[in-house]
Amino acid sequence: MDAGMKIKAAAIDLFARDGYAATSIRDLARAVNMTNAGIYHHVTSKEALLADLMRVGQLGLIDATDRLLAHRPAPADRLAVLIGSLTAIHALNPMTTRVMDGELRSLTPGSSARDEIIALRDRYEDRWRTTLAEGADQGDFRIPDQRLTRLALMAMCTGTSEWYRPDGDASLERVCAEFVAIGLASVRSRVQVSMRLDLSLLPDYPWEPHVDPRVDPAGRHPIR
Amino acid sequence: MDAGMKIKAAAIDLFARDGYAATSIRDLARAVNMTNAGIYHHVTSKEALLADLMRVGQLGLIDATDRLLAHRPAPADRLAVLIGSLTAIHALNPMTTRVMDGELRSLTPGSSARDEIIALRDRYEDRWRTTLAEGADQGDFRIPDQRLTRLALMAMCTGTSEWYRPDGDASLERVCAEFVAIGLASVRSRVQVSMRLDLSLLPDYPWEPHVDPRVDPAGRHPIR
DNA sequence: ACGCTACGACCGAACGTTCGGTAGGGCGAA
DNA sequence: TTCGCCCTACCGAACGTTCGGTCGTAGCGT
Repeated sequence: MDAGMKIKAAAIDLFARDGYAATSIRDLARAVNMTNAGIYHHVTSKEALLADLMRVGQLGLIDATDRLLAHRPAPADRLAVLIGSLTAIHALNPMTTRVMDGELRSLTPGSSARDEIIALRDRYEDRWRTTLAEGADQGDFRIPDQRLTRLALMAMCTGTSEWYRPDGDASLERVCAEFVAIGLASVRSRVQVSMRLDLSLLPDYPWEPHVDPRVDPAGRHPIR
Repeated sequence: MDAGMKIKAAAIDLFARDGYAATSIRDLARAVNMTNAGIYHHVTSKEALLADLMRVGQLGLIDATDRLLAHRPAPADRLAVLIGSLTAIHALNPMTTRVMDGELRSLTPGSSARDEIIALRDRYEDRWRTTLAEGADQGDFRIPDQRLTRLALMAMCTGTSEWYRPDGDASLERVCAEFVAIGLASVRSRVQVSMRLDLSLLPDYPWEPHVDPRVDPAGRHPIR
């Protein structure tokens, strides 16, 4: 693996566990066997590194979502895809998604990088907004408050990155199916949906550590 | 208000917005019109201040939950109370709950303070564990995976602190009722429940800023 | 009413350490 | 010889924390 990617992999790991502010360039350097100065050959600044990770992360999420939504006109179908894919992405990429979801505040307010990431986040959430609105307009959903429903369902999906374990008692397919059922119930969907999620269409974050998060040789692991 | 409480109020505000690691003692001092040295007359250390806030927060959550659960033997009733109260507490105390939910990693690993907070968190979650288990044992619930269900429902409730606004389009009562319905549906409860939540039994965090979080005179506000 | 003492509250200045970032050089491969 | 890569050495600033000292005020014996 080239050095730039090794740095990104270590950065995602440290940012997700300890937080961006609590991670120093020297911590990052130690994790990839370099000195702090060596890092700056591959990275323009600490904040640019974070912004890069978040930008690629959001773009991957948007692209994958659009691929999965293609040729699915029915709102119930679309909502099922949104719930299932967001859940699966958070389950399979817990480190990347924790940084994406939780470190927006670490980008300096007013900077172009922050504005860009916020715009990407809003672009993604538009898929949810329009899907819920179309489902309500066409009479497929009955939703008292669309904002409430959207944020509650998204919180349920994104929370997955905090507790899902690949060798836990529930398979990813069952988690996604369960969440889709909950989501369709909470919008009082007339239609029922059986979802087949093509995992190969999900984004691939090359820096995401594909190991059991519970087994951490350094003894540093997420709380739960 | 006495100085110690003013410091705690400013600390909750800053920790919730910027994160513990990104908040300096000097930031905190500026917020209460003191010098950094003056803070240490009221506080033994930055980390002890965080631990104090989290301990009182967790104790208040546990006490309020036990008060609300008293004399409610039926699992469906108990689950409704757990969902409604956790949601309401997060909606009404967004700053305190964000710190409680998100800053555990800022307590140094192995310290007695961290172990204490983790024990309190586990004590609270036991109310959920036993409720789901009893509901399943008595045949009131049908739950394929209790851990999954518990963590998903708790994520939905705690997520409320990230988006709820007191003057939004949905009243707190409706949010809670909606979440209770979702929760009962996701455990396939045989019984239906109409919940009346006594808000006066919820914990009172004296440092929680009781202002509209969207209107921030300093221009610094949560992302959403 | 007075002076003396005690104490809580707070400040200015400094401690040692760590922060993000930079300058310049060494070294191996092409 | 050049270039990519990474090093040692270092910078100014900010960090959490401590220390000595200064206020204002409450209590109290006289």
